[in-house]
This record gives sequence, structure tokens and C-alpha cells, in this order.
Amino acid sequence: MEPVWSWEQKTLISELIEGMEMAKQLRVNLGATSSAETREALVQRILSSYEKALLILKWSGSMGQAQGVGATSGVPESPISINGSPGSEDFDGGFRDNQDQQDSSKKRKTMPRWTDKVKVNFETGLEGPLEDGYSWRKYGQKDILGARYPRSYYRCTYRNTQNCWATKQVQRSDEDPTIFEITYRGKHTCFHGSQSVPQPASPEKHEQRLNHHNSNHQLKQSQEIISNSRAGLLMNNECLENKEIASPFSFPSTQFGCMKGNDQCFPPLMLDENNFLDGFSSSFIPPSQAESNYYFISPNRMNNFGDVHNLHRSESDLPELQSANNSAANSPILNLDFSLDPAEIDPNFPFDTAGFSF
DNA sequence: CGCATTTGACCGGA
DNA sequence: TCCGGTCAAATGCG
Repeated sequence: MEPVWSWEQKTLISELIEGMEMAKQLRVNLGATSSAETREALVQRILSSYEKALLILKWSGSMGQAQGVGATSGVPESPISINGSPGSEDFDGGFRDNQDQQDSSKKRKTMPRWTDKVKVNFETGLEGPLEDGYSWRKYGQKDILGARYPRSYYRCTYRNTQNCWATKQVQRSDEDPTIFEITYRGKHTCFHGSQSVPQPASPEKHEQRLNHHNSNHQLKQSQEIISNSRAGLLMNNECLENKEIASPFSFPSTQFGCMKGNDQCFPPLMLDENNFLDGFSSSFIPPSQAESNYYFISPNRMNNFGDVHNLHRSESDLPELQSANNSAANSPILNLDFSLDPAEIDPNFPFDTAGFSF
């Protein structure tokens, strides 16, 4: 029998262990010949581990068991978020799940839903998570009562081909136009490993990917987002009022993904499934995202793409942000479609990272 | 030509 | 009836 650890507890332990391990490595590295980058990476991971652990504690404390550890657990407590930033994820408690239903309306109602916030740094460019690893197709845009910016609706590109009913809504924040609230609905059931879209986990990766012709589309889109955003912010918000920026970028998923062949493995932070989050504990938050719930567009990444070519490309016209990765689909994340049951998550999951396994 | 976005119409819940 | 969400024809783009 399994100890009665709750998912949160497991995750918490895992995070703490992870942090400890990283700290140990760092100690070793400090005395060895390690690059500043390596050390920085370790520090980031340590910090993220502890941040997640703290979040878990906070979350557990505030929600108590009410949420039901099992089921909700996946919900994010935003592993991503850190530093107590405003809750970035909100979960709609309705997590009933099961998108097996054929009835679409019913399906929609029962789909799990959670919200994330992505912050775009207009000064430097795009944010990291241009894509969440999934391929989205915009199917609508609506002006929302009381909201300054229109809301954009996206659905999985593979809805028809793979019966994947995941959708997301992107709403630009009224208060802070640099923040986009992205509400995800439903789990991805699509399987697009073949696309082998590399995950964007690190700047380098982005760079590589973006430099490939194959990624032109995305690059372009990213740039548009940036430019549009910049234009809006730098010039006048009014400009964007109707042009909205639906940043398709999404995030969470983006991050996770293990870069194969790379020493960095960024596990899912929270992915797409809400549930998940914690699920995976262990691991690592990509440094770039470690600081908060928001995803910031970091200069580094920017340099990798947007910046490179014309960031300024359409400062005057603000085409809508497009889906960050239409053509590329998805990701590595496939497996992340996990279910709530931790036990099922195992596929490659590094719970044992620290020699700890439940 | 195929696929994605745009956008007004339509649907359904509150 | 209002409003959020989705559909689908028109249009654009590579």
C-alpha cells in the first residue's frame, strides 16, 4: 500500500529533494570548473524547486484538502508561479473531466478549465512561451462586455483529425496590457509526436528552432506578436483596442518538454492539464520561467528570434497575434496528458530524481 | 491548393 | 433578452 501521501506532499518532498540535490551539485561546482552558466542554471533550479515547494505549502494550506488532493491535485498551483505572484492560475473547480463525451456542449461544460497569465515584455520582445507546445487554431474573437480588449478563442488544430477538444481563450488584461490571461479548457488528446517540435525550453532551443525554415511561420508570428504588442504599448494602447492581441502563446506546456539530448529537462510545470501540475514535481522549471506566474518575455529569448529580424515589422498595423505554432504541433508533451492519478504519470517521470520515489 | 484567420451569424445558458 | 462561445463562409497567405 502506498503511504498516504497526498499528491501535494509527494510533490513537495520531491521539490525539496530536488532543491537539495541541486544545491549539492552547485556546491561541487563552485569548487570545480564549471561555467557560470552551469552555476546559474543550478541556482535557477534550486530556486524554482523551493518556490514550488512553497507554493505547494501555501496552496495546501489555503485550500486544505478541500480540493481533494487526488483530483485536483493536478491543478496547478502554479508551479510556475513563484514568488507569490498573483495567482496565476485559477482553476475552475469544475474539473470533472473526461472528454470522452461526444456531445460537444456537454463536453465543454465538463472540461477542466484553468487560467494562466503570460506577461509580455514589450521592451525587449517576446515572451518565452510562444507556444505551449500545442498547435492552436483560432476560431473566433469576441468583444467582452466590460473588457477593454477582445477575447480570442482557439481550439486544437487536431480537433477533427484526432478528436482533440482542447481549447483556450486569450484575454488581454485590462489593468496590465502586458499580461494575457489564457484560459485552457480540456485536455489535449492529440498526439503529434511526429511533429517533433522541439520544445522551447531554452533560448538556444528557440534559436535553433526558429532559425529553421520550418519555423518561419512561428517566427513570424512571434515577431508579429511582439511588434504588435510593442506598437500597442509604446504608442498607445488605444491602438490595440480593437486589434487585440491574442497571444496565442500559451504557456505552460511549452515549458515542459524535455529536451532530449540536452541536459536540461524541463518538466512540465503545469501543463496543460491542470491537473498536472504537481504531478510532476520534480522537476525543473525552466529557469526562465522560474520567477513568476507570468511568463516574461526575456531579452535573451528575444534575441533569438524576434530581435533578429524585424521586430519592428509592423508597428503600425497590428495584426492579430497568431497562433504561435500552428504548424508545428506539438510537442513533447504528449505524454502529459495525464490523468489525475499520480500513479499513472509515470512515464518518464523523474520522480526518482533524487533517489526518491514513491 | 490547402490551411489558417477573420468576422458576422447563430446558439444556448442565465 | 443579453452575452459568451462557437460556427462557418469569406478571405488571405505561402
